Parts: sequence; structure tokens; C-alpha cells
Amino acid sequence: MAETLTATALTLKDIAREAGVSLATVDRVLHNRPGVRPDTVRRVKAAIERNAFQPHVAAAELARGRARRFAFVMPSGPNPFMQQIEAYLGEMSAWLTVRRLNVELVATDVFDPSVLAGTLETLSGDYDGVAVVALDHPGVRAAINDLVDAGTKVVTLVSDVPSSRRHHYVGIDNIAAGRTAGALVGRLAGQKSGKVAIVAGSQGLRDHAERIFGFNQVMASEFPGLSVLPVLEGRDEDDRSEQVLARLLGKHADIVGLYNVGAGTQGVAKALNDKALNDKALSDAGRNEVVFVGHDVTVLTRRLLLQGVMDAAISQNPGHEARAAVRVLLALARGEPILREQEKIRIDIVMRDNLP
Amino acid sequence: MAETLTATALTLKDIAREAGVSLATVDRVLHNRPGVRPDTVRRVKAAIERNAFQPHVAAAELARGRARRFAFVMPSGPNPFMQQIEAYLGEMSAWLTVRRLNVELVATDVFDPSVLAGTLETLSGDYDGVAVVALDHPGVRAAINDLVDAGTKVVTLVSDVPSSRRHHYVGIDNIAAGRTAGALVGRLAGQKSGKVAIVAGSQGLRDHAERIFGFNQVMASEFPGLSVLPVLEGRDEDDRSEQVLARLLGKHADIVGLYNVGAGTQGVAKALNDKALNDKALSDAGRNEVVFVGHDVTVLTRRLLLQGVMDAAISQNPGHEARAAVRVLLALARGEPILREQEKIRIDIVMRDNLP
DNA sequence: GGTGTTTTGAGGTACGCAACTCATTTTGAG
DNA sequence: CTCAAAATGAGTTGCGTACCTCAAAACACC
Repeated sequence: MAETLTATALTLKDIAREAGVSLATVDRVLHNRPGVRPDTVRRVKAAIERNAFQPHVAAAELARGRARRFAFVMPSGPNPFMQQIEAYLGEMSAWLTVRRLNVELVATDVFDPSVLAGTLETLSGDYDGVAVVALDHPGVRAAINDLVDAGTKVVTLVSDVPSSRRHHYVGIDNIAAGRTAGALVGRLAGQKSGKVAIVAGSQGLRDHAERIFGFNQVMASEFPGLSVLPVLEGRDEDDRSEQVLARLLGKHADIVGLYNVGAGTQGVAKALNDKALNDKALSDAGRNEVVFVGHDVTVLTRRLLLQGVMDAAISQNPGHEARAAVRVLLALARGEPILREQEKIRIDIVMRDNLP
Repeated sequence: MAETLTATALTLKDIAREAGVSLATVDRVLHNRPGVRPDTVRRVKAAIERNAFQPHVAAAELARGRARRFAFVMPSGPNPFMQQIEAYLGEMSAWLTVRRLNVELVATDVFDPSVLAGTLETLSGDYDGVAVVALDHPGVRAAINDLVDAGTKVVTLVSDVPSSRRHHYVGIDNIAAGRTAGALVGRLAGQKSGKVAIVAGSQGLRDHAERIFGFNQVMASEFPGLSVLPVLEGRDEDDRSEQVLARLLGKHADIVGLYNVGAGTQGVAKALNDKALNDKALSDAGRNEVVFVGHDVTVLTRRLLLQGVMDAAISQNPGHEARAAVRVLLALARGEPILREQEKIRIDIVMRDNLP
């Protein structure tokens, strides 16, 4: 009736006895210290394997004494999503303190490859781990690889550099996110046919490009009644996003769906509202006629969802990302296995009634 | 440019000096041992507060020596969702071992209040923490309170007993889940008007009742064109669910939406498919005409989503629930604060393109 | 066999706390 | 003021590991 899930824990002493060597030798093997014959190394490692030995985390942590230093390299501009990640890191403060972890925020211009690469280089050697919101660029890739070679654990955050040798990526699959947005716009638009607009920050950003790709994929294959208009670029700015969208809405009367890929949500909503007022075309339910899907749950998008202006937000949980990045860095630094399932960031569909 | 998020860690010795007492007295206060004057207790506690002192987790863990025992009281029947939770607990095995945690699974008939209460009573005293999938019933409530009084930490899992003194609930807000389901059925049904069917396990189950409540709330207030038919009870069994639904589908030709509140999904899908075949009414996109929203991502619902038979699944992440329950029990046992944001279980909307 | 080098063993110390003992001081009741 | 009880200080041990030193043993090479 009762089933136990845990093995009895061995200690280093047990491993030493098993392998027929002294504690000192096991210690040398465990920490890759020199002065052990290859044959002995093999014997010790065999004993460790055989017993699935894992060092007692608490004891190891206590013994090593010095704190670990992690750096979070984040965009310097005022990006609400990034600010949320930083806020959640702040909330972890007590958690970090009792584990003797030092987390430092490093603000930099992540959109300028050379600046970002330069920042990463200054970090080398000083940190046990680095989490970075990275731009995918050869210079950045090289800087990441240098960090890895120096022994620093590196995770990319939100935006990946798959071609680098970073140890882990904490973020969503942006193609799937775009597909999800497409499916939502298509399904929520109902039987209607018409045009669909896309507002992005820039098609040069990897994550935006991937989202657009996924979105178009779904629209093309599943919603033949809807035609996607050329992508508008709003540079993630409110004013510019509003302008370009307003112009487009003026030109096409039959726009039934809108996908806002990045930020600039305020501007997008404004353009949409102005149009609705002009048309005097708010439906009875108080909902805008144009299906509006965007990204991330912020103060603003939360309000838009509650008002019915926005129909759904594709979200990646910033708290989860912050904690996952720290946990992954810690596990990497300790040599512990990573709970992939736990650290995976999901694509959340957030509508009015399941607002977190 | 670089901002540090962590405080420098104090030790018990520092607190002792601050409070002007010896280590022994601090220890007595910290562990509620007798023999300390109230005034001294206050001084020590003040010093602890003032410095936001938290014992070094690793050192405390190492010193206490004995392992902690947690019990998970789970339904004995073959419930896919519960099996997933158990599977994820199994995956944590290494994580648990390293932290000297013993987790035991206790299978019992959670639907029989007296049996469940009896099982909980046998656990008293032997465990540091208990997670239980609880039925809300006076006998169960009393058993939970007894456990709490005995010093055991108790969390309710998936299904809550809010009137008990359990320390924490790990699960979703089922009313909000029902509302979300309602919004999805309504929106995905588009402009259509017609009837909506509900299949539940039993209206006597608290979680099912709450979901239905939320669902009806949204339907009534936002989708006046849709009328909800009386709830069918399928007892979470495939055969029975199929029968009752098939009968209903035969009687009403204008059913445009279906909400499956609990399990029995296989049967529900079968009834729906048979109807579609009869009507020869599959749409061009291969999608069933009836909007079908259910709960939980299992092997079955995953297939149904991919096939387009099912339109959305409301899901609570079983892996997250398993890990959150363990983490909460551990934090409670250690007297650490709980990261509420982290342990909160979200209502996930899962459609084909964001299947986890 | 002798030399120098490499490998191994033995042991210690420190980490911060829990849990305990025992001696000493303080306190309050009579 | 006395004496027992209560409160407090001082100290020890152990948890499992990291990291270090020093000496002994094993080995390679000529």
C-alpha cells in the first residue's frame, strides 16, 4: 500500500571502502584533481556509478564556504517584460541568501552585438554563472563560447543563441508561440473571412521572426479564408506602432484579426480603439470586432483583456523564467542533473478568465 | 550598472552577539525549547527580525541528520491524471534522495470519507508532512485537523478542504477553470446560437460542482445565444458517459458546444464522433461541428486535440503539482517561507499548437 | 640497487547548525 | 537572607563534504 520513492543515501566513506581506496583519493577523482592513476580513477568512478552516488547537497554546500556569483545580463531599456523578470529575481532574495548565492543584474544594450559581446567579456572569470538575454550574432556567439571555455555556466534567457555552446536555454519555442497565436486569431474570428494584420518590433529580431513564421504557417494551412497583410514594423514603440497600424486600418476595411508580435501594445490598442469608435462598431458584448492577440501579461495587457479589447495573450511566465534560470545555473554549477520538465517554459494562453 | 540582489548572510553567532546572549539561548528560542524568560525570548526574536536572519539551509539540513518522511495519499483507482502526478514524483527520486527526503505513496479510496479519514489517522505521528487528494467531508476535515494538531504539515492536492486547517492547497481555482471553459466554448462557437451540453462525473464532487458553476456563470452573462442543457452525470466512466451523451445528442440536433468536466473523455469523444459520422457533417477543415472543451492533457486528450476532435483542454500541470506539493511540504517543515507565486498552479489553456 | 617522480593514505580543519550536558548565575518565594 | 528553581553560559559532538598538508608507498628509469 505504501510505496517508497527514495533510495538510501551513501556517503563518500562508503564509496572509498567500495573502491578500496582512501577518502583522499575519492576526493581527488571527484574534483578532477591530478595525481591519480587512470586505473584507479576508473575503479573509483565505477564504484560511484554502481551505487548511483550523489554527494549530499547540504554538506557540499556547507563545506565549500564561498558564495556563488551569478550575473543576469538584461536589456537596459524600459521593457515591461524584462522588468517583471527583474522584479521576480528580487522576490527571490531571501531564497538566494540562505543558499549563499549572489545574483547581480547587469544592464546593457543587448541590441548592439558589439556592446553585448563586450559586456560578456568583462564578466569572464568573475562569475560562476551567467544568464543573458542574447541577440543571435556571431560576435555574441563567440563571447558566449569564451565564457563557457573559461568554466562559466551560461544560460540564454528569453532569446536563444542555438549555435553557441551555451549550456541551456530558458524560454519558449517562438515558432510554436506564433502558431498558437495564429490558431487563436483564426478560431476566434469564427466563420468570417477577411484580412489579418501583423505588427512586430522588427523582423530582424530572431524571436519576432520566428513567431511570424509560425503564425503564417497556421494561417496558410488552416484558415484559407483569411489573408495575411505584410508585416508592419513598430520597433516595439507605442507611437510608431499606432501610426503604422492606424494607416493600415484606414486602408483596409475588412481587417478581422490582428497579431501584435512584440511590445508597443499601448499604441496598437489605441489605433484599434480609434477605429472602433469611428466605425461605431463595438458589438453588443462590448467586444471589438477585430480579434486581437498579443504577447505577455503586463499591467496594460491585463486591462485590455479585462476590457475585452484584447482577446488573448500568449504568455511566458516571467516568474518561472527568473526562477528557472537561477535553478538551472545552480544545478549546472553544482553538477546536479537538471529537471528538464520543471525548467521548461510553457506557452501560456491567457484569456480574461484565466488571468494569473 | 551591476546591482546585487542578495544580502550578506549572518550566522547564529552574530544573532547571539546582537541580542547579548549565548548561542545556547538563541538555539532555545529558535527551537521553542523551554527555560527562557519571556523577556529574553523577545530580545532574541527582535534581533532575528531586525537582521532578517534565516538559518543557513545547508547547515541546518546537515545538522538535523534524520531524513524527513512525507506521505502522498492518492486515489487507488486508475485515474490518468493521478498517475501522471505519481509518475512525476517518481522522476524526482534523485532530487529527493540528495535532500534526504522519503516520499511514500499511500493509495486509498479517497471517495469514501470514512476510509479516507481512517487512512489519514494511521499516518499520524509517523510523518513530517502529508499531501492528500481530499474529499470535502466533515470526517475528512476532522482527520486533517488531527494531523495538523499532531505537528504534521498538511497540504491538500488537486481537491481542497478549505474549512480544514490544512497549511496549503496545491491546485487550481476550479470556478475560474469552469469560467475559462465557458469562455472558450462560447468564443469558439462563434456567432452560432444553439445548445450546450455538460458532462460531469458527479455534481457531488466539489471540483466538478465548482467548474460547472463557473461555466454557467460565463454562459449566462456573456453568451445569451447559447442555452445550457441539464448536466449529464457520467461518473467519470467511459461507457456511461458515452451512453448519456449519445442519447442527448440524439434528442437535440442543435447542440453546438460540449464541456466535459471530468474524466470519461474516451466515451465522450466516441459519442461525438458517432454523431458526426451520422450527420456526415465534418467541416472541410476536418473539424467537428460541436465545440468540445475538456480537462487535462493525457495521451488521449493529446490525440483528440491533434485530430481536431477536441478544441481545447483546460489543464493543470501535474508535474508542477507534484513538485509544488513536495516543495511546500519541505518549506513548511523547515519553517522557510513559501514562494506563493512559484507554487501557485495555473489554469492552462492547451490547444493543438501549444501542447506541452 | 638507487634515484627521482608519481601515486596514495592518513589525518586535520572548517563550514553553520542541532542537540545535548553540565556548571554557573540569577531570580523569586518563603 | 536562604534555598530551590529557573535561566543562562560555555562547551562538546556530529552531520558529509571540500580542501589542505605531510609522509609513506609504489613505480619508472637508468
